[in-house]
Amino acid sequence: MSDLKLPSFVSAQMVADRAGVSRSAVSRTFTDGASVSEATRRKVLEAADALGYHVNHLARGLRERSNIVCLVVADMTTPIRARMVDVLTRKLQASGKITMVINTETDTESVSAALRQTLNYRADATVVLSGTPPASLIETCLANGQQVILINRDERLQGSSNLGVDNAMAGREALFLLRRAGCERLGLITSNARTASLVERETVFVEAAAAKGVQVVVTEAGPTSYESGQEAARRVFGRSEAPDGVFCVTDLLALGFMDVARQDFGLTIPDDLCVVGFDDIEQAGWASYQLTTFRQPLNPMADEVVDLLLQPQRAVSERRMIEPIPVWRRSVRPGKR
Amino acid sequence: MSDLKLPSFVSAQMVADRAGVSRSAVSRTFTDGASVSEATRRKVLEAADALGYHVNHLARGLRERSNIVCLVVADMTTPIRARMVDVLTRKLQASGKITMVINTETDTESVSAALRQTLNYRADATVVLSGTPPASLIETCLANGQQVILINRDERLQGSSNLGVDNAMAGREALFLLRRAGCERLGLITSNARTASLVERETVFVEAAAAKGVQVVVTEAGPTSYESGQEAARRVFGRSEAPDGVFCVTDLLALGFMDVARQDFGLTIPDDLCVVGFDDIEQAGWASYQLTTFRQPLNPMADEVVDLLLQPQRAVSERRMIEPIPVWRRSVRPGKR
DNA sequence: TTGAAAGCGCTACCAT
DNA sequence: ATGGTAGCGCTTTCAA
Repeated sequence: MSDLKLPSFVSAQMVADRAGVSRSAVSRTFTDGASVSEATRRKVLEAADALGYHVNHLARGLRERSNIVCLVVADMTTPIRARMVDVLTRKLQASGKITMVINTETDTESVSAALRQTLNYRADATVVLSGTPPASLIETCLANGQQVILINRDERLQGSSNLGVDNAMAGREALFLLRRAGCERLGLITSNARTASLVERETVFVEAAAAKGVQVVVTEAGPTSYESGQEAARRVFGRSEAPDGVFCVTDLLALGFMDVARQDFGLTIPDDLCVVGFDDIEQAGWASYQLTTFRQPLNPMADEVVDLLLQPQRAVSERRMIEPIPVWRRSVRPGKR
Repeated sequence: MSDLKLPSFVSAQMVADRAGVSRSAVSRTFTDGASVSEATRRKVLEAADALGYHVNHLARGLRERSNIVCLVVADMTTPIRARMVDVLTRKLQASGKITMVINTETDTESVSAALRQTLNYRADATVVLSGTPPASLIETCLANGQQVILINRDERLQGSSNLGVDNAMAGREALFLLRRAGCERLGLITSNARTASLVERETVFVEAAAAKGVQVVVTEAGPTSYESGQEAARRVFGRSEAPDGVFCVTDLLALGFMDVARQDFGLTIPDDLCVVGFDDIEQAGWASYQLTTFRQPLNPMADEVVDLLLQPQRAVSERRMIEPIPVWRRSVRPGKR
């Protein structure tokens, strides 16, 4: 179909012609620290401006690094993911990179396809926020001189940099909070995503509780979403021996859980029920929720990513752990009832 | 600093060498509908696999279209924006494009910088979700053969494609809903962003009300956010003659407004106060809010974008308007009190 | 300071 | 079906 690429992009050659200089001069004008006389420089800039010329970074990327960073992510609409993408794109841009977003599913095949795209576009680095890429493919990325940074993924593959929050700390701390509030029947709400992060929050919480001699009822009600939180609450409070303190491995789950607990079962928070979440999404701070939770320190995490990018030698097989920050609000009693 | 680009990307030449064929053969193996014998094809694929070769799309983009689409967006963490980015990246990918996200501020200078980036990377098209680019720059993009698609921007620049929801309809309909519910003192809550969309929702609502002989109190309390909605409620209910029906030009504003109205002023919704929003973000459907609102039909919008991309000739100066979909929930009484 | 020329990795064209 | 070659737009090296 009409392949008449009518007005094509303007090239350095066109600028050179119009300015009456060599195309080298044009190139030099646009590369920092090259030697051009003020006169030619002005002529070039003028011509470039008139023509609407912009340096072709694709062609530039043929010789050196492309300055492209790929973000592999799923569930972008989730508040925590949206935030991650936001801070990452922002900080990457600030350090002179441009971000390609690959919106993927979490299954291995989709993630693999995403990684291959990453290679196709000669990205300097790939940042994986979702799913777990097969080791062999990571190998390939590395062999191609690409950096691979895994966030909250836990698979500590050889050569890839791993970065994540301390889930164990959150699990332990959540237990402490609930017990101090005098909760006696503990529950844990999780999703069927079963990512390393979620599983770790769960197991640490459950084991820490077991160490204190208290048992935890674990409920898993679907994907990581508000609706699953609702569903979990319906199940949990539909039975006898309902919990009076729960740790939801995600804020979104916690919010749905709270809504059903209050509206369908008439519970008052934190009097009848204490809830702890994880992530500190914006909604957790809304007046209707005031959820006590753990904040993922996204800015420090993004800084770390940029840092890794700027110092590739540091990147090799490094694992950085960042402490989540407890955020006290009103869904947990400060002391015993 | 160590510029030792150790293991560089593997090129077609390397594959050719290993497979014992010409580099043309390699190229052909990876282009659809080229003629290669099954034997060479196998040899090439084997070598490519062993080496971890991936076609360089950057180099490919030197001759033909790059298949890159740039998304210029601000406020990415806002639920509605996050959704937009999500559906757009998803649909663009499905049609063989790759998305570059440029996270920008809404001021003209930032948006201009974003558009220039777009040009630098030879994007086939630029989709602007936030801010209003200067006409001259759009001109430049078009002159370079790039498509420019403006979403909910209203500036109908020559040659750019415009796409947006029918804000006027929402303004009119919101008024109808509130009056039918028997609301007598109407309010409109907006932000200081003053984008074309927001302004249109406001003016249509206010003028339609005036036509019915009722006056509207307009409150503008800051940026488009939950907090501004809260602030607006504090102002509005702090005065005598508080409204009993409000149209918030954005769901986020509506949610903050509702929380303060209920918790700080003891109002019951929809008995004492009816609220209408716009966007239909996920949170609007949460049990705590059940907000009656207008849905932005994001999927159809994204489809339209893709369609425009695939048929560039259609794109010229076209304006497509999409109807928002009223979503009935419980923040407005179905009839008079 | 400047221009010519090589080469980055690729695809398309042209012979074979 | 295959290999050689030109050329996409750029930066860099080399002479002048």
